Amino acid sequence: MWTLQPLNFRVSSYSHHQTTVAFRPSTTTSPSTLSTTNHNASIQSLCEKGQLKKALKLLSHEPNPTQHTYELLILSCADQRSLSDAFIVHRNLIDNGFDQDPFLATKLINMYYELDCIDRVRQVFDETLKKTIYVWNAFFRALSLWGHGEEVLGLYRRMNRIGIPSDRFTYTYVLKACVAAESLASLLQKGKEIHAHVLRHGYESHIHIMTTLVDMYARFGCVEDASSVFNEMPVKNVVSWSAMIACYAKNGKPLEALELFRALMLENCDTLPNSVTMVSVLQACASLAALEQGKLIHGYILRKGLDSILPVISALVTMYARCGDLELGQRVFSQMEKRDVVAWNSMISSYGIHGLGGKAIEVFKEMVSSGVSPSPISFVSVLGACSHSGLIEEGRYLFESMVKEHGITPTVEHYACMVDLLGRANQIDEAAKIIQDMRIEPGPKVWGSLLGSCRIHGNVELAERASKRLFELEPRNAGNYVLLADIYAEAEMWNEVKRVKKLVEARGLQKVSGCCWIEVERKIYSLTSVEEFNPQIEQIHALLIKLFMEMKEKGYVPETKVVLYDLEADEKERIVLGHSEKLAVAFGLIHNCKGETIRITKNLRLCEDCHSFTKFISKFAGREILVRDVNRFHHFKNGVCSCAEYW
DNA sequence: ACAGTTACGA
Repeated sequence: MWTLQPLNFRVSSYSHHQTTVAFRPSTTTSPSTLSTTNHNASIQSLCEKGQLKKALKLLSHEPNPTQHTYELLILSCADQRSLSDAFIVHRNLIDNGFDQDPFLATKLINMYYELDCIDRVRQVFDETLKKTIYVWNAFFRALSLWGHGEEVLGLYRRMNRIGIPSDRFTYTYVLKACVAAESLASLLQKGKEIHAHVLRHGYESHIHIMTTLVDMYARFGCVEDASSVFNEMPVKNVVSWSAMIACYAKNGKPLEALELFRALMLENCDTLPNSVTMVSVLQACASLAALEQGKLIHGYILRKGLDSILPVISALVTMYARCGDLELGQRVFSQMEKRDVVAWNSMISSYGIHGLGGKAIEVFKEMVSSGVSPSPISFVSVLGACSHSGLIEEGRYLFESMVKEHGITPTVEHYACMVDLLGRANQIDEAAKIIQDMRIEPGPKVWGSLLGSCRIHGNVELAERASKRLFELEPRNAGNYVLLADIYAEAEMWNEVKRVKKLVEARGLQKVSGCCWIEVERKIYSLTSVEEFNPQIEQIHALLIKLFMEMKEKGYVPETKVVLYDLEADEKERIVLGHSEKLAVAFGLIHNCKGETIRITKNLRLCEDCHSFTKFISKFAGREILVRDVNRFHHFKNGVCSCAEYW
């Protein structure tokens, strides 16, 4: 293994000289004394052909390598991803007196960034005395992309203090740094400040900087700010459009994303969507479960020849699966010639959300045997699949192999999967033990998983412990309070229910109300329990009441424990009958009379009563019903659900 | 010479 050696022993300082005098190494030989062997041209052409090893061999025989030779060698090392060769080139460059060349320092920083060698990036930056703006920018780029945003902002302040002017590149990296901060503290304010600097320096129509701003606001979830920057851009290109579409798609505004995509198509100018654009558009279709819309987009992708681009294919697989058509996703996946880890992961998680844990594990194994190494996300996907299918032993085994065979250190996400897996299977004590033994701080996801399990198994005592931590970690997440209130209600602890409700009120939180979507003839309809706008609401209610009566006679028992009020039984029945998924089922029955599968999407987890109601109806009405809740799919057929009660 | 947008999970 290579160890980090000190390169030289000069004290580092931040130079503010902005001179552009070309650098000359101290030991240059004049042209007349050049040795007879000059390999520079050969080394350069070997680098360009990717024959790095041969180039290095020649380098050892070349007494006077030039700056350009080193430049190409450095690029080649990054290209070949060879850290050991990088060290050889770097050493050689120092020995030949180029260690203070700011041009090569810039190249070295970029190379070491590519090679993931953070110590060397710092070392080169620190030891280069004449820090040109290029050197600063390269360092900022590496740190920002590595997520050390705060350090960049600190250095930026220092730069301003010693009077080094920023250029357009500096601004893009510093803006990126605002969202790349390691601490949880939001640097939105800082970002807005820099936004002001940018405007003050007359960059308001600079397409790169403005696009970076759109992206920055998008990542902070400030959709309004992003769109106002976008709208004020005098010139836009595909990248700016893509950034804005991605902003909508990622911030729970899929309809707006599709709308903007339509606007882009209608612009009819020379800006055409590219593969990056299409990925975000597919994401929007996936979150809406807009299958028909997604198929149209797929057609467009085929026509534009974007169907061989890996990210696009992965997004297609996910889109089909999340729209409920697993078979189409499978077909797209099976036709892939080359698969990267992301493509495999999308297929694994597709099986997972459809409750086919066995298939997910199979595909996972196929991936490994085809020579693709699993990523941390592969394990999140496959462990999630195990959890959805109740494959406890398999999940345990995979978790262990992740650490021992694949050398992946578990993250909070992995622990959350394990807690979920064990918790659902009513091995709550073991789940709690996992949390106890964690070597990292269990985040909200982990406590959330535990609380969810307590909900399923009615464990009040542990729920109180989990929620106590959860309320500290994310005091403004209303969902957690609702979960705890659910658990109290189920245990008929009405005073505690009231206490939690008061807490929610006191903190001014709004609980997310249930909402369902259903696509009828390529249009998407939304239904909520406080439905007032649907003109057919009376017809829906009438149908529900009719079904309710008939099903009760056949043995359906309403599950009213989910109601958070201490009311009479019939009153509770009335409330659960109004749940949005039941309205959506009835809406589907009314509109989709050809006997096709009814597809519904829900924004929250399915409640117990709706689950058993839909099971009943699938048999009673002889219809297949597919419901996607926040976590997974439920495929109701002939009185049975594909989730086998794991959800 | 250094730049902006994208996929897989919760």
